[in-house]
Amino acid sequence: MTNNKTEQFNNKQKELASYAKVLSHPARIAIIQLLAEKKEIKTCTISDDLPISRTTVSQHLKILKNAGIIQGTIDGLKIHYCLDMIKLNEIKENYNNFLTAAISDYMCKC
Amino acid sequence: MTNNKTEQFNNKQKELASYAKVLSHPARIAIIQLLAEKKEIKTCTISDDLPISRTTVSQHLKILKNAGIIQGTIDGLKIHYCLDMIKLNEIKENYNNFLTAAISDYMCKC
DNA sequence: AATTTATGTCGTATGTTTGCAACATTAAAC
DNA sequence: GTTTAATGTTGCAAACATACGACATAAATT
Repeated sequence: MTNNKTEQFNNKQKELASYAKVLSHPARIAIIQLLAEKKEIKTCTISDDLPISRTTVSQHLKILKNAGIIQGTIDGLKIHYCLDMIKLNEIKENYNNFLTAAISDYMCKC
Repeated sequence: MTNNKTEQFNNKQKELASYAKVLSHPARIAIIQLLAEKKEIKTCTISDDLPISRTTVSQHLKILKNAGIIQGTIDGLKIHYCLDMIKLNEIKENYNNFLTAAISDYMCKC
């Protein structure tokens, strides 16, 4: 684009937007749900369960990891991924606060 | 991209991802906060308050309107926008349910 | 030490988002 | 009826996201 204006918003707005961006692809929602169910899982198992290639899964995992939503530990050849419950809780609280603040019983004429 | 795989995820995953996409830009977060505060507002007033042009605001409003998050009523030359509290509440519930389901007290070795 | 297995990174193609100026439309004010 | 004001739409350019094959790496197995 001609000009990136994103940095001109406040930090809370940028933070909320960036978490939303992480959650804005169905594959990443699906990965979170899969990790919630299985608790611990490796990349190849994830791509077996999803309609996307191993490479693409790997990239989505990277995005989730950079956001601090998942963690991975190396176990020989395999890497076990799991959810970071503290981070997830923080995101939940942030969105709850934002949306609760926006919602009121005001009824406009729209 | 070579192939769009998005439609192969389930409807709930696609719905959550699409709401997140709407919230994934700081300008749209800011517009929601502004509408929450002022209750009712017109486009030119919004662009006065934000670091982006009127045209760009208009496009963000279109995205919010398509998502059902805001409503607008024509009042002569002016258009009054306001939040759809029912829709916002629905989004809040959806994210709360999704994140609550993902969060558990399980602690893996990661 | 060669092979297999699990994973990550790079390069590339394609699609989507963002931002805005220029133009279009329509109602109000003069 | 011409001008002004408020808004939306179109078209374009730059940036970013998505998807994956090909290659790289490194541990486990043979």
